[in-house]
Amino acid sequence: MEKPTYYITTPIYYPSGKLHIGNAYTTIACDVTARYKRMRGYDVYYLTGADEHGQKIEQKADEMGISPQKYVDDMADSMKALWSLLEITHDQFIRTTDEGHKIAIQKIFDRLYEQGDIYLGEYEGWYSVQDEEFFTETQLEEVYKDEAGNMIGGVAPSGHEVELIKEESYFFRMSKYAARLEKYYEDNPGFIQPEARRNEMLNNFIRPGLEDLAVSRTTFDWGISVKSNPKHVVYVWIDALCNYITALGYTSDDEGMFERYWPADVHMIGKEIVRFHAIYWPIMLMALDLPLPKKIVGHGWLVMKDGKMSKSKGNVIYPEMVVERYGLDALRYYLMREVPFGSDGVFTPEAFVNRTNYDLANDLGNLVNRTISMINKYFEGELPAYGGHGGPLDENLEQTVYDNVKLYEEGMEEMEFNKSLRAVWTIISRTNKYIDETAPWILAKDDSERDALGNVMIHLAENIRIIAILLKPYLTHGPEEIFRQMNITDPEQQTFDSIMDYGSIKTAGRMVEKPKPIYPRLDVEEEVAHIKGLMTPEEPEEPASEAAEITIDDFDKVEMKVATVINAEGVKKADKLLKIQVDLGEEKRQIISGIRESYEPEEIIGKKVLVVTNLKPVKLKGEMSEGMILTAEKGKHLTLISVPSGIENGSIVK
RNA sequence: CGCGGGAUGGAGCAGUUCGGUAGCUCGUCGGGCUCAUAACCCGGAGGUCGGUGGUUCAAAUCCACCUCCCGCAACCA
Repeated sequence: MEKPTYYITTPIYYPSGKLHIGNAYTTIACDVTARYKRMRGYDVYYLTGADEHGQKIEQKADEMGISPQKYVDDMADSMKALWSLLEITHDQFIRTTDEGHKIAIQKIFDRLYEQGDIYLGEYEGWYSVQDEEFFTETQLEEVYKDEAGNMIGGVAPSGHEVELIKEESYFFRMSKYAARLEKYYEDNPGFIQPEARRNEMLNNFIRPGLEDLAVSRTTFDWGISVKSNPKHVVYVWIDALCNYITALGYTSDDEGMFERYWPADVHMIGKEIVRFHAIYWPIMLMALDLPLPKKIVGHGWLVMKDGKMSKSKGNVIYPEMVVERYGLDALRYYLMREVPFGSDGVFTPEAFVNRTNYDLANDLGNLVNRTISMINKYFEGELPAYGGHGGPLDENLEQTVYDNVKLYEEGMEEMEFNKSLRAVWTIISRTNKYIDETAPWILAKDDSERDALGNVMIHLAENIRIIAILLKPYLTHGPEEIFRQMNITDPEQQTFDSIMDYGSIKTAGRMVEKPKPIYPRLDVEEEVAHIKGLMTPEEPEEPASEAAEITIDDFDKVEMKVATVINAEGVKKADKLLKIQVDLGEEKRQIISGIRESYEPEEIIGKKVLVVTNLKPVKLKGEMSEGMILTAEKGKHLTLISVPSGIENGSIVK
């Protein structure tokens, strides 16, 4: 009988910077699944790779004074190095700069154009050059309007100005397939995991109506050119998403792999790109008349205590640092254990060190250690034969194993890794408890209890063997070390199927004489301090200290005065803005200020503040703003610069 | 009324589909054991399950309204 196939993918990562622990999370999650499925007899194909085109790459390479190709080559090497450090067992690493991929993309693009799913049109929108991104009016932080209310400019959330750009572009007719997609969702309830995301897609994007998607660009060159119109470059949508099929040789001379593995069993992705995978990708496949992937899993993030990881917050943790000091098992275990399915997990140094200690060192490592020690002490390292269960205790122990193996399998199927791991640890705890219940050190004192003692040892050893097998997909070192120390060399003894035959454990001879702890215990204080040290903030990209030098003349151009806030209210449809009236002594003015996240309107009325009075007036969300109120900024929190109440309004500040 | 998620002992979470003794990990207090990596095992204390109202013999769980937090809204897993 032919093995069933299993095709699993990670997203292809964009190499505009170093990969962080989140990318590692996705990739490890897939690796765990891939290893598990292989263990269960599947013909697994595991794909990961790099998305190497786009303007940002072009810019990065330019900054470094190297060609884009050289830049992505280097980045691809470093990605591969990371995956090899994490012992990822992918079958292919696809790069969008691979020759085969490029040719396939051109064929796909042409075909979609020829059959009318793609047409040539004009894209007009507000574009920020620095962000390399188009924005809709509602996305902008600030919108400038002329007297007639027409938009004349704005500021992107990044703070960069946007300009109106018209660009010839190819468009994909998304709306044509919307109804079919909605039907597909209905017919395939498990398609998007977790399910809540499906509703998000339907309510937010599909039902309001899908806009045609711009699928080409003329503003940069680093990409795959459109064959029939080379001034266009295929934009990320088609280029990147199609990697899942081009990697298998779709449209090439040999589609054997494609026929074997497509459709994918799982696209594992982060929750932020669910949309592209749940909407655009299925629609493209429909247009190509191909079957859709069976499942799209949008996992949660590993976040820090103070929110999302970011370099400027200085809470980024890199996988290399963790592996170097704590080993790969600790990293893989922590990630799979701490991030629950569908929602976010929190990384704290304390939690990391504690988990490693409690679970790996104390519960698992110590169990292995004490068991081998006893078998050495009482039986010279020779494992006695299994003679069935010797009573209700044994029966209960074996039942716990079976029950939890079941839970483990469920967790694996549903990609609820922490559920699977919890099940394994239930077995571990139960086994530790079994030692207390049977008290082998007492049995050892009585020669007539020799068989009973042997029975206890065989149960311990068998449980540990099973635990090691179950952990193989997760931990790449511990289980092997367990087999080595227990001298279990027969590969048959390390298969998942052998679990079902409880008591079948065989060793190749004596166990190691002096067991070596497989996971050393960490010093909590020391290691927490160490990790925190690794997380110290990097220099922010545009630190205040690096502001360009100005002369006193420049400074003199700024006019600042003392004023009292006489009224304040929120600006409608703006979360961050307050409309503030100030008294500047001889005049009153209205100022729009972005401090709403830090201040309620009522609490600032009556305060003395500093105002820049000769700033060019602007309209923000339709309201005139004639000046700026000075604030001190720390992270997200803003504090008004307060002025002693005795100072008169209108006083000039120098 | 943009959409979605959440609120459960000190911390982090499960339980809510199909109402019926509130569970787990960590912390804390006490006990046990000595095979083991100062580890392992047992027990106690600690919760009016965000609020209000409703349905019911019975609500963390169903219904209505409200409060507060957090994500997302064209490319950071």
